[in-house]
Amino acid sequence: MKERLRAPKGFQDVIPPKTFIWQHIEDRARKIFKNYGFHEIRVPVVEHTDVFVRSIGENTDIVEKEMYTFNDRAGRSLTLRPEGTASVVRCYVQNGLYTMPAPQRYFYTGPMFRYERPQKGRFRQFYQIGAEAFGVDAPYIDAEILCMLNDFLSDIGLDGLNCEINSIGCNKCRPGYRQALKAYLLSGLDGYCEDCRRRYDINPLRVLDCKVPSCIEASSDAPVITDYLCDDCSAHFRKLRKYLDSMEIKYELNPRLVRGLDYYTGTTFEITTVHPGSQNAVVAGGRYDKLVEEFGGPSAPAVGFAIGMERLVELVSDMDIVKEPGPGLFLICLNEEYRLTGIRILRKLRFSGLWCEMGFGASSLRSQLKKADRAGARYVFIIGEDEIKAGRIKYRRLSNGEEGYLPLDDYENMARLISDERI
RNA sequence: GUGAGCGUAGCUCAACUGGUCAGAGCACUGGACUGUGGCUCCAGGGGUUGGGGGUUCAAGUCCCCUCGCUCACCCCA
Repeated sequence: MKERLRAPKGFQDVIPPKTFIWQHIEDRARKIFKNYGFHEIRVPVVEHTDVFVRSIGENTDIVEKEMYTFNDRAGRSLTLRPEGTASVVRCYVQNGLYTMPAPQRYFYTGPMFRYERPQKGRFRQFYQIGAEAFGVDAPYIDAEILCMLNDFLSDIGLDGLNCEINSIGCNKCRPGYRQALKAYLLSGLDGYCEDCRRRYDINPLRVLDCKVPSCIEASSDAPVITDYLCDDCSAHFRKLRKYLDSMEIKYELNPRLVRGLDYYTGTTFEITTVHPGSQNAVVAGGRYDKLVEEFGGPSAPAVGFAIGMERLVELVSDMDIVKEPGPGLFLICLNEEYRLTGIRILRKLRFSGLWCEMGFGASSLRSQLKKADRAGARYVFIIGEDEIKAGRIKYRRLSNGEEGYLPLDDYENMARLISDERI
């Protein structure tokens, strides 16, 4: 046998019935996000490499070793997007969307690419549903976004989720905290793991969410960011919590919640699942009040999030709450000649919006009924010698065996019947 | 990049310490039932046991290499 071709490592097919779950989740997100005034935008999958380097940060793992970067034929450095926010901000600035009344709210969905070692809940091509709100710094919009996420996740029936929030401060207050933290860590640096000693130089805040028990122990009374917030950040965070309380949205404060991307400021949040698997973050997001300026736009605060589709799909699949439907009709023609009548009926019914299938072979009624049953059809129509002679079609409802007849050209009532309406 | 585990039919998996072990279930196709499905029974197709090399009288089983998959670390959705 020839060697079979397979998708590249970390790239996967989504095939039925799984596709049905994807569609369900996307449909619900579209519906609910719309209720909150978010409009869909579609941005390219490829950007100039600089878009990501300047937003995500030069010294992050994503930029340093995870990007699919290549030169096009004219020698430009392009990159398959590793995340969505940078592209959306670029789009916002390029199209002058800041001239529209604030807030401007957008959502997007599509594949992201990172060259990582695949594992459970992590792929090289993975899908995100993301949303971004521009032009408003009021904490109300942070709360609104968390509320929207809450609606969405409970709408698709998920439980076992925790929402954690934090504020990582702004340009004014974070440096002070960073310094205090480094001073604290330095005093006992030998007690930390190798990774943490490395983190100390690169991103000391990361030490706080190390999983090694001894590190957790050693950093247990480290200074917390929330004690170092400036008045503005502190007030913003306090107000956000008030809004969440008022909307009865559950959350936990996690002063150790750090985001990996450089552009975050102020509010950050993460929604994690309690289900097994080490990739437990299903949603993550926060504020990025300076990024629009960095991209050459005006001063425009913003806040957004990204949902990991594969992780969500896995949780929804585990719950077995989405059922795959079957066709409304399975048409059986008992010989090739009757098929000429059959396909005419099929065309009409499909055009009227119904999912209809037909048996292709000239096999026995028995075997075709078996096919109809396995396809999960609601009704079977039979065209055979008796029916053609009498100018009518025989229908059978598979769930209860109820049978009857309709004129061969009475498409309207056929459609009603299949739709389970009264005829 | 680091570490561990695993590759047998389309899918899920059997085959005692190397000795008819190349099998079962599901799925698919057909039949029993010639115009009535779901249940049951029967039959059929489909695998050079991921690939290569080695040890042995004998390898799916042991050793080496390679490719692939999975999980974890790093990091992240």
